[in-house]
Amino acid sequence: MAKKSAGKRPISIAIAAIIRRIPRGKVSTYGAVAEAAGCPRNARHVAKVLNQVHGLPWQRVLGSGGRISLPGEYGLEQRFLLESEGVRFRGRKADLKAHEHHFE
DNA sequence: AGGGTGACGATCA
DNA sequence: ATGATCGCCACCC
Repeated sequence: MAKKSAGKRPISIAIAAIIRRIPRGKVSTYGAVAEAAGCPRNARHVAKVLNQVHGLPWQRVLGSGGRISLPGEYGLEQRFLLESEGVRFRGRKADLKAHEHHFE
């Protein structure tokens, strides 16, 4: 019998797909990615996916308001990478007004 | 089946 | 502004 070919689709897959759509020089937030992926109250899961799925533009996902959530050296790396892409920061926050990506 | 996890978010002091 | 606390929820073992 034909089972559903894909079996169950963990939200993680949708989340990873969403993150892959963020173009260079743009950023998004955990909450926005979660919402675009269909689980609006699960921003925390986005973080987990970023940690487990390799090959994603991880540096383009920020905390609410454009804050860097990743602690320690990785946080510094993230900021460096983003600024290299042209993302401007204001204090500790990225300028979402100018660089937030809007998923269609 | 149940409990722990997590790069969160909103709220409060 | 910053730091602590609480609520949320799919996923993993």
